[in-house]
Amino acid sequence: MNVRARQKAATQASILQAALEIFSEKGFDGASTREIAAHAGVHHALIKYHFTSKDALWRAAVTFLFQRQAAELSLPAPNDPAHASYRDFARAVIRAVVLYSARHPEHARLMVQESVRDSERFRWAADEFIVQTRQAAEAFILLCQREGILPKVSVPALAYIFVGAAQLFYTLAPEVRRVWGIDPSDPEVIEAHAEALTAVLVR
Amino acid sequence: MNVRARQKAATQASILQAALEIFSEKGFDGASTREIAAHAGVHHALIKYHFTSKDALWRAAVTFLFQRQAAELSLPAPNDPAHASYRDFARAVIRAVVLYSARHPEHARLMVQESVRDSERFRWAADEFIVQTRQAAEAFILLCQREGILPKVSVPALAYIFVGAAQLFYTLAPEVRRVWGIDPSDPEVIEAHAEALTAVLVR
DNA sequence: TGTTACGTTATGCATTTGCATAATGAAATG
DNA sequence: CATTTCATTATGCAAATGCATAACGTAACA
Repeated sequence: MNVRARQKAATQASILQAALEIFSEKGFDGASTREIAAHAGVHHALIKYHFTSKDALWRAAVTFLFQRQAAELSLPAPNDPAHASYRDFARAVIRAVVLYSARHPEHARLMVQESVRDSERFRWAADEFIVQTRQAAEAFILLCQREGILPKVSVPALAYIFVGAAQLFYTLAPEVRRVWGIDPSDPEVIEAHAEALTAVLVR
Repeated sequence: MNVRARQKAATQASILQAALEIFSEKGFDGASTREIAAHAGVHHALIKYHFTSKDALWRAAVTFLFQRQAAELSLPAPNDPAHASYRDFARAVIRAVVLYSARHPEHARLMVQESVRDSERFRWAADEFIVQTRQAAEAFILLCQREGILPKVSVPALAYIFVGAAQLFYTLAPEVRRVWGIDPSDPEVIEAHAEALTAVLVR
């Protein structure tokens, strides 16, 4: 790779990284491209050059989030010999989701900022990515219900119960720190949360 | 109350109502006072006149939310004769929290927008209001643990599991509608969610 | 080594923003 | 009925915003 190509990739990466941070903390309207550029340490005109527009940058950030999620959150198959039982499999899935939420809290933050209202941007993300997440969540819940691990109640409700219970602790990390005096980025705290969620969900 | 006082109260109420909606959907930075004024159907200069500044308007909105919550979410006492058992009491609390989250989704939306980062505004809200919520949540969880209703795991984790599981379904109502094809404002759907959460939490 | 390609920077512009100040007009008051 | 009070409106302003355009400088290449 060239010097120029390397530099170009580095610039794009730093812009994307800054975009994730600012968008996730302030939402699309609250974030300014100049603030993102300053945070990335580049000239603001480079955002237009590399990402065309603020809207396109936001979509690039969302695409990055879901691609990384797909890569990192490769859930093990239910019949994987690594699991002694479906119950163990369910525990592994819950733990994996909690660890992902803890590792990348900006994912849930950025999405929740946009999913509280029905914008064009939100609809694009929903159709492009969230629909797939629904499939996985639904399949997992149905399996757990069949095996008697989860109660046989509303599947959509269970889906948001699961996800909400897994991510709010990290989405609201500043609140957890200030009001409860504990740090949701501490590995031990994360383990305790995963254990708690497993105890609540797996019967 | 004379004509002027009545009109003044009506103006303030409509501004506050609009502020709740715009702040909860766009966050503090993303919301503009002119948009709030337009949404309330009043001249934008009235916001400064009645609420001094954008920041003060935000704090008035948050104050309103928590005061209304305190009024509407008056949790029944554990030893109230209306409850046959602590288990029934726990079910009543869970149902009440779910119904409140469904009735006023803007509360969680507005707070989550500000609680994802450690701003001065957030710290004020945390110290002024959220600390009290913590007390109630902690007491409720400890009671449930003593009675064998909830597993004896991390209390802060359980608190965010409970709240996250109760409110995400309504915070992300547009997502639920688009991706799952159901309406989180439908009373039957709300009942199903309350039932699901109760089934998951109460053992 | 001279030229080109292209990542980067400088600058401009119309619009939006929060806030300030002065003007207005009708209800309240005596 | 004259006057005052005060909720409301009109207008201004500096700063910030997204985006456009042109200049710049150096790595890449023939």
